Amino acid sequence: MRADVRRNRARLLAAAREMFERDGAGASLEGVARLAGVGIGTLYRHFPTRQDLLEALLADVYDGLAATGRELLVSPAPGEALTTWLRAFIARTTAFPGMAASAVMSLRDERPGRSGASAACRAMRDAGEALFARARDAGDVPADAVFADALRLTGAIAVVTEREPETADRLLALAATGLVSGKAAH
Amino acid sequence: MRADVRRNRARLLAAAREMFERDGAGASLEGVARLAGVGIGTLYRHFPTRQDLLEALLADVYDGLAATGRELLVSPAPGEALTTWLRAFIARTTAFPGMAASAVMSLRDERPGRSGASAACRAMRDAGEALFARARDAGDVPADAVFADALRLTGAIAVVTEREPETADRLLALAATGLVSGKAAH
DNA sequence: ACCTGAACACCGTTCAAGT
DNA sequence: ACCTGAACACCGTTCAAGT
Repeated sequence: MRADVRRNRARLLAAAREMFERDGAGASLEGVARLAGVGIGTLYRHFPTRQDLLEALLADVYDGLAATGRELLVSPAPGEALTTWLRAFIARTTAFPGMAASAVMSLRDERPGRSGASAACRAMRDAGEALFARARDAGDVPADAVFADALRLTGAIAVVTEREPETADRLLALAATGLVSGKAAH
Repeated sequence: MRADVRRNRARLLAAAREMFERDGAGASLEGVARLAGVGIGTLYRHFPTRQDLLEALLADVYDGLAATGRELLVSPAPGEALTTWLRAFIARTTAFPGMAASAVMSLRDERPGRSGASAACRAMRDAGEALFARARDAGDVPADAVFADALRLTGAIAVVTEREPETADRLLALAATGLVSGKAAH
C-alpha cells in the first residue's frame, strides 16, 4: 500500500472516531472527510459504505477484546472470567452512540470473502468462545447454552445502554443470574 | 376534535404503519404523507417529530399488552405467565425494523406532561409490573430483581432480533435461565 | 493509481398563502 | 383552525477532470 494511501486511511479513521464520538454513528460523512483533510471521494474510495467505516473502527476494538480474552483464559475462576470479558465487550463497543448496533450487525455477518473487521471479529469470537467453553466445562454456564447467543445477548444490552455504564452492569448481572427460575424459563 | 382532523390523523397512522412495515422506521415522511393523501405540513402538525409518530403507533401496542398482562394475572403459574408476557412484548414491538428501538426509548422517557404513548406506556408497565411482582412473591424471580430492568433487557432482545422470532425466543430463554451461575454473576 | 469537488438527487422541515 | 406545497437547507453519492 502506498504511503499516502495509508496516511489518508489513517486520517479518515481518526477523523471518523472524533466525529462519531461527538455526533454518533450517523455523523456527516462530509464532515469526516473535511476533518481528515481529504475529499469526500477519497472517503468513499476507502470505505464504500458507512458500515465499512464503522467496522474498520470496530476491528481495533475486536483486536483488543481478543487479547483480553486470551489473558483471562488463565484466570482461576472460569465463570467470573467470562463475565469480566462480557463487561469489557460492552464497555468497548459503546465508545459512541451507534457503535454497539454496528457491532451486533458485524456479529451476524458471516460473509466469508471479507478481511478486516470480519477477521478481527472472528478472532474476537474465538477468544470469547474459549472462555465460554471453559466456564461451561466448569459448570458455570448451562450445558445447553450457545456462545453466539450469549454474545448476541450481551450486544443487545450494549445497544440499549450506550453511555449508561451502570445500567449496562445491572442488565448484564440480571441476564447472568437469570430472570425467571425453574421450568418457567421454557 | 374536528372530524376532518381526526380522519387525517387516522389516515396518517395507517399510512405510517404501511410505510414503516415496508421500509422500516426510517421510511420517508413525505411518502407517508403522500400515502395518507395529505400535505407534508399536515403530517408535521399532527406529529412534530418522527418519534411522536412512532409512539402513536406504539400506544396501540401498549394498550394491547396492558390487556394481555391483566388477563395473564389470573393464570396459575406466575413465572410462566411473566415469560409469556415478555414474549408478547417482543413479538408486538417488532412489527417493523426500528419499532423496538423506539419502544426502548419510550420506556426511558419519564416526562410527566405527556399523554398518548406515555399514558399507554405507563399502563402497560403497570400491568407488567403486577405480573412481575406476583412471580417474585412466588419465588420465580430473584428477590432483588427490578421490573424496569427486566423490561429493558427484554426490549434489548427485541431490538437485536427484529424479524427473527426464533432467535428472540432463544435469547429470552437464555436471559430467563441465566447465563452464568453462582457468585460469578457479580 | 489515486484524489478532488462540483453536480445531482433526495429528503427533512418550515412557513406564507389559501380554505 | 387547519391544510397545502413551494422553498430552503442539508447531506449522501457519483463521476468527469486533474495529478
